[in-house]
Amino acid sequence: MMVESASETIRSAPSGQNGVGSLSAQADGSGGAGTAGTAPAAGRDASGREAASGGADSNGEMSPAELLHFQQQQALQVARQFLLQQASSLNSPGNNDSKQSASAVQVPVSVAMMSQQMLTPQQMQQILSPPQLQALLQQQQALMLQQLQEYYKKQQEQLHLQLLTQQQAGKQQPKEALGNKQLAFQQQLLQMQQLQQQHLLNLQRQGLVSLQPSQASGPLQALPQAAVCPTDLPQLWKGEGAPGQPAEDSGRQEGLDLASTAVTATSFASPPKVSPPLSHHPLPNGQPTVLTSRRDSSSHEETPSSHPLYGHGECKWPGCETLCEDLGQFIKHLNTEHALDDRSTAQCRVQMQVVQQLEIQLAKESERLQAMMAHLHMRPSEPKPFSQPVTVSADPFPDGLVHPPTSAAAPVTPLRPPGLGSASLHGGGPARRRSNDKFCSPISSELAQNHEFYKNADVRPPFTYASLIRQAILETPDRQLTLNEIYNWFTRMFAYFRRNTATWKNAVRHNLSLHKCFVRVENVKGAVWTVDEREYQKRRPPKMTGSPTLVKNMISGLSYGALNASYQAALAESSFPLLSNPGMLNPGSASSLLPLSQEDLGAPGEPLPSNGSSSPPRLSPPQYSHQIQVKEEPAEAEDDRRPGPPLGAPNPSTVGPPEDRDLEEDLGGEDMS
DNA sequence: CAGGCGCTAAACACCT
DNA sequence: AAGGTGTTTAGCGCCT
Repeated sequence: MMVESASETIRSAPSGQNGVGSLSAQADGSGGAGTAGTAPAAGRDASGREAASGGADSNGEMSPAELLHFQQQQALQVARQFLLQQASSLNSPGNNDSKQSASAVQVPVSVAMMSQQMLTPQQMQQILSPPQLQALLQQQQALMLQQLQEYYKKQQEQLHLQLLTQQQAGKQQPKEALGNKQLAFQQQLLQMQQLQQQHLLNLQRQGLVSLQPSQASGPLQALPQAAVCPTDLPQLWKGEGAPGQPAEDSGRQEGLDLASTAVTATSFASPPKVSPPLSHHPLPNGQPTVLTSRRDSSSHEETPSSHPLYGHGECKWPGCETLCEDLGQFIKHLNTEHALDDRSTAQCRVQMQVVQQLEIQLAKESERLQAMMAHLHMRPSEPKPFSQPVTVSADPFPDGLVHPPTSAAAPVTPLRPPGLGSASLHGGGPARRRSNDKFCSPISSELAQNHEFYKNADVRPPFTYASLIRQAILETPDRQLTLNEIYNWFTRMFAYFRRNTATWKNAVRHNLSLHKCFVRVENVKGAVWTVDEREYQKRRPPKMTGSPTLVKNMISGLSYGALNASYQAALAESSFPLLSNPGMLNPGSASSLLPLSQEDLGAPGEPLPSNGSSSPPRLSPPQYSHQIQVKEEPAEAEDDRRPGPPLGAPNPSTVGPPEDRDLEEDLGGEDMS
């Protein structure tokens, strides 16, 4: 159902192939990623069997992957909406919900405007830089949080209500029959509460849920006060069905669990910014009425006589709006209309699923957000929740990619230096944008900075295949990889390539063959690919003085100024490690890394976005030029991989474009084949 | 507008 | 025969 709306925007393309059609760029590029239902993504996911794509997603069931896609899609859509809101609210200082105020999104209004209906999620990704996306997601997160809270609350209320109802009804029913149903309910409730708990944890991790010092101590501590609730439940069960139950044991256990989880849920129920705990009155059923401010919850006042499912004179049971004059009548109605039967159970289940869906999505987005924030070194508006003994590892990369393949789900790690990688500059560019990346974004530093981001976010990296391949190869000690290893590197480093498998492999092969800079070397155990830096450099346009696009991008970025500084810093920081970390390199490989950074830093693209304006293109620190600087031109044009000067002695003579040194270096040290 | 670049798709050959 | 690896060609979009 929702899927359609999500993918709809993007669709319109032949689906399966996206081919080269008008959409290709977008749909394919970043698209593949987020495009939930879009066939391209889904199809390819099946890897190899893209054929299967077609309308696979239209099947009732979604695979986890599809679901994720879908969720992401939705997230982006939500983000889009937020953009609009943001844009409109930009005018009115008095922002609404305090939630985001602090971390007010910094998104160009223009973007927001554009995002209206015309942008597809993919485009959004392209247009928005990681930080911006992050901001959006943050907002989105807030919204979801809100929604979830409402859902959770509702859900709980309903479940509790049902429990009560059953309790009452149960007295007139054979206990045995009731037992099972209650158990089922209990399980549902438990499930939901677990979700809540999980969710809460996620939020806490991110700091989206602000725990008051007092609360911070832990939800569990709130037990005493909220005890009513937790303890109530078990009692309910005990008093009612538990005894004499076939599954009494398990039932009891669950009851206990429930107790704990319920507490958590309770604390969770209180919104991040909940005003003073004024109304922590537990409801008869143990449900604290904290969210009285919310539309829905507003209905059930603190009146002890009120009922969570009763408000504004009508029954709040999902899909039921029966009017009830008073509570008594309502209770009656409840017992008759919403007794414990299949229908009610089904409704509960549906509600559960809704909650679950949201929870999943939120969890995922949370994770992503966390990764993004960690990476960007940003904090939502809170003390970083993901406080880990941050030992900013030198650099994720220098280590020659020995990182354990963190699953996409793996929580993010250390924070990277503030700087938003160049990514922010080049329109967040999926493939299409690469041209920019080429010039303004040092792939290695960008990668280093957004390592986690790309690793976990299904976003197409803004680098060309060639540069990625090169990066992969150069990262290895001996600067050579087999095709398969290259594949592995791609999948290991980029979530995007984990998902969208099919085509990119072909592209990789294509690039390897096509570009002279990639040299195939027969090896003992087969063929390996190496990089001919000289060729690589050759193929890049010499210079690019302030490309219009770049400037444009730069300007469009809101926090451009601020970022500028951080970017540089980050860039420098991230680059150094590479250079100064020869530790793990073998003699020969030492040079291998250099090229990377150099190219990145000084590469022709020099026009580092940020630098462009404020600092010299080559913000390269002294060391940089020193360590690596090499001679300018490919001294001799002769063969590409000419055994350059003995690696040891790069010609200090010319300081040509930094780029060139690579070649040199590479050649020399590489002496490949 | 032309040319270059990068991407995807696809056909084909070769090898294991 | 199937699958992986390489090579080529073609068409398209974007950028300069």
